[in-house]
Amino acid sequence: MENKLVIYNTLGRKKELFIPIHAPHVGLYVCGPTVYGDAHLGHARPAITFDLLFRYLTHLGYKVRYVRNITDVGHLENDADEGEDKVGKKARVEQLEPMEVVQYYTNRYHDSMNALNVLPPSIEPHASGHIIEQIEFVKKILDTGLAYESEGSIYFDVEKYNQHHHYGKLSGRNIDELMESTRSLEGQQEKRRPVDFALWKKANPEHLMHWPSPWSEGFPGWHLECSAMGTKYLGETFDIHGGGMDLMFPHHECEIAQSTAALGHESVNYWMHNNMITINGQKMGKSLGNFITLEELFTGSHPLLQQAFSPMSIRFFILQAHYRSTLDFSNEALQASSKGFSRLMDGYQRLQKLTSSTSSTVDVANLRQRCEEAMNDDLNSPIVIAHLFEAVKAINAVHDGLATISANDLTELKATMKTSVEDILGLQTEQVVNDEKTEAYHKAIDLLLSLRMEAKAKKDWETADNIRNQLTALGFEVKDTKEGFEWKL
RNA sequence: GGUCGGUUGGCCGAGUGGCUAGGCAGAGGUCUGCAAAACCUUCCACGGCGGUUCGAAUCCGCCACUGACCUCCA
Repeated sequence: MENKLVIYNTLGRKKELFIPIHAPHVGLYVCGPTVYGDAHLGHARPAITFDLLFRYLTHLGYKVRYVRNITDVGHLENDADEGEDKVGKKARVEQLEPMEVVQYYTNRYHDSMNALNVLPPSIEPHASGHIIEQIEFVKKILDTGLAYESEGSIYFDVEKYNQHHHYGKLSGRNIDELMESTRSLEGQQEKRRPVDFALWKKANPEHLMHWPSPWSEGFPGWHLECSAMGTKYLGETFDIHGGGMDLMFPHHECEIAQSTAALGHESVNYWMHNNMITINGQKMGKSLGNFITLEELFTGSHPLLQQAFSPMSIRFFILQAHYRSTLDFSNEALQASSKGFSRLMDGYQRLQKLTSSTSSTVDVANLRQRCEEAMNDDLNSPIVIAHLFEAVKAINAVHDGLATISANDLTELKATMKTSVEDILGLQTEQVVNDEKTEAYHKAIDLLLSLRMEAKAKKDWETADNIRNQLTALGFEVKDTKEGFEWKL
């Protein structure tokens, strides 16, 4: 299978032609959420970025196995090796079983992803469900002598590893500098060096989640789950590993070290990292406390928000920026996206009703090609969207009778728009509910507006305006057209 | 302090050594009973200083500002 998809590989820091190991199969692993709190706007970025990749690879004809994990154990609160387990802490504070916390936030994460039209991954493994695999992984590393036991815990020997491999190749870190600058924290006497990281941690008595292992009753280190589960489901070598830029170091660097140590070779060909969403120029994140959850965005219930923003406008907002750029949040920016999204989708819907002529005065021939070229260039969704707006311009011109389109062009345009808008960008018209009640309600509004048309025909402007004004006050948008009227809520 | 990035018009945000990004907002116009929508036209730009070049916002250097990572973070 041939393709012209070029993606930016963090390893090497340049764009590379994407060549899968076993075409038409593609293995894709993305770091998923730690389920101890609601997903915020920042979580939407990798989800949508790699959903875009997943969709596009699928569009190109690849059979993609997309693994996105749920981190429900081993992710510690403060220092990577010393703090409290995030899920465990939440469970203790709320007096719940840890798995209740996990289930609750996993469900809510799924709800949010659903709303954003993020396709579910092929496999969504839980770290807690792969303790055995992780223990086996630790054993392999111990066998190579690149890890050591200390008081029931196992640590990765970074310095020893670095003698034959390059620890820091992904993030551009220099180990000597790391040795100097890594903070020495209390309770780290077990480690030989501060740069060493935990593969297995012996659990304190108050620790809620722990499993038996050859070394101690304990739990796996955070970096381990991705190595173990990636290997299990995608093989010793797979195509793409993705995640947020903030995970590059230490998380992904440690993954490379673990996999290289255990398997004897690197396991990932392409590393992809999405950039951060910022708010007032600063990263939106848990630690800064400046995050807005997706639910708050959907409902508008956050002091910083001037209004609610629909899931699709959030998706559109994210797709309007390239995934490797920072994206700055503001009400103004989101409102602009929201309006732009409406314009795009109005045009898309209008397209379905267009009638063709014998010839075209609009040029839509290259749209498909130009959209693919943009996607092939490291998933340049903003360019795709710019092309789609050009198409909307043409659609509107035809709609207004200022241009014509041939039957062939119309068919092609419809197909291209569907592919780009729905299949690749994953945008959909919102609130498509088709039950009897909705139908009745639509008919009722149509009836009201028909009465208004009659009043207009009699030049009874007072009645006509009255109906329109009252509907507008209720939040409807009423438009008169040549044929009659259009409305939407 | 170290590593890596960014600095584009009122806002968000692409891109390229010479040719319109796009969206939102603003201005004028067409259409309309009035609106709305749509369409047309239009304003506003590439941090500063040097250098390379016939030509640089795009390449190089210096400076300024700013961000991310170096501790959990998508």
